[in-house]
Amino acid sequence: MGLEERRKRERENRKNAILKAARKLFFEKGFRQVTVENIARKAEFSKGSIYLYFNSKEEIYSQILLNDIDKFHDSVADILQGPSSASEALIRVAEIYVDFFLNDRELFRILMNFMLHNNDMNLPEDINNHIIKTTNRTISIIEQVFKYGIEKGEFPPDINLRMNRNAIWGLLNGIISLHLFTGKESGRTEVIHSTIKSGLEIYIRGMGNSRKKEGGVFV
Amino acid sequence: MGLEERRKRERENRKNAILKAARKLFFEKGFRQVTVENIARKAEFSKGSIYLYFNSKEEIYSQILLNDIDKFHDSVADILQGPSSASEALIRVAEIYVDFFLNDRELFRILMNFMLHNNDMNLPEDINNHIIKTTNRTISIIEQVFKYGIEKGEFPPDINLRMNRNAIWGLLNGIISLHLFTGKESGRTEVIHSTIKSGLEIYIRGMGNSRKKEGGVFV
DNA sequence: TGACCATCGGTCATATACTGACCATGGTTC
DNA sequence: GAACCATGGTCAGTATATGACCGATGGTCA
Repeated sequence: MGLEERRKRERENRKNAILKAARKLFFEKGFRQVTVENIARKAEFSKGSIYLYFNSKEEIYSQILLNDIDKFHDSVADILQGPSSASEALIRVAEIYVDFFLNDRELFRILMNFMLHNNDMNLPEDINNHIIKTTNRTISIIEQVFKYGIEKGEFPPDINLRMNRNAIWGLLNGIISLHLFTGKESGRTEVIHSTIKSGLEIYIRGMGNSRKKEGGVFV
Repeated sequence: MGLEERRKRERENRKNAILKAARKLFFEKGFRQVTVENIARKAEFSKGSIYLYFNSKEEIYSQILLNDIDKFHDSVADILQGPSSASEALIRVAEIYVDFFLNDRELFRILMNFMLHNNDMNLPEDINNHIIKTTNRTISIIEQVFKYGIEKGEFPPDINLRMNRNAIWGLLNGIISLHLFTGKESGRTEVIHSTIKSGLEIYIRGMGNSRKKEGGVFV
């Protein structure tokens, strides 16, 4: 209720307004295509004012990334709250994962790029660490689903968690990449969802058979 | 969406925040008991800032009065939208009138004071005019209810509009004054409402009889 | 009554926030 | 490779916000 408090609150509001405007522009056109002047106009500020709240264009971008990554992690983490079966949980995680990145292609590009080039990108140190940490946490969520499946007797008890989770992780990223590559014409969400669903069902069925065959993704 | 526009909008917001804070304080404690510093703190501004938006404490008060008077007028004016009978309309106007001023005693005091001393108060010219204009409009609404009653055959056709409307106007103000005078102990809204309702019913009944008696409020 | 004090409306020098013209640089065109 | 353009970032000028201060007013007490 104080005075200092009000100014702090208003500063926060302005920062958020800038982030919101910038986010929309970045995810519409990509980092390079958006100018600081664009952001300023959309947020109804002058260019100079932007630099009162952020030190650089990169910093704006970084903060958006951090927010989005956290939001993503939260929505995936929710899945583990009482799923009915491991198969369903796996499919649900996959759907959320894909949906999220179809709505935030830029973030997906960044993350893929990050995975491919790791430290080549000139992101600040803390952003780097945050991406790594969050990615690991997300991967571990997939791993937990596998653990849960084993405990329930749904998946074979001797599957290799690390390999399986990586396979699924790769599968999802691959499908999204493919989607981005092939573009809009094949881009309806339902198509992707059903692709993923069938893909995962086949994969899960494969796990059941693999003990006899000694092949596939098992150690 | 422009830049000028944003600043204008924010200025308006701040002005409103100050008015809102001031209104609450004024109607809780009265004009004299509230300091500009009080208003500033409640609105989360410094005292100096208040004077960026208003020229004086009086001006703040004036603007609140104008707003309230308009609001009051609007709510009374709504009554005339399709009432079922003139008697009901009259009671309804009375109830709204009383309710309004029980929630805004300070405004009532101002208006009564204004009616009693007229130009003695040091309110700015435009406020003076506005009060006169709005009061006249409100009184004319009561007059319209009487007209409506005559047209519907509900009231005698030869009643003196001016005298009747003034009588009702006085009745209402008198009841409110009495209430303010006697204070909280007799202050429940229902009591006042029923007082008004009975009073008006008696009054209306009186109108019907007056032709024979040649007395009362008729010419 | 008059000296003293407290309170409060209003002012103003200072501090903070905002703006857009300007600068430096890196890419593009001819 | 020179002339040009686009754009990230800077900074001097302007607008807005702050609170210590001033003068007037009214209450208190000797």
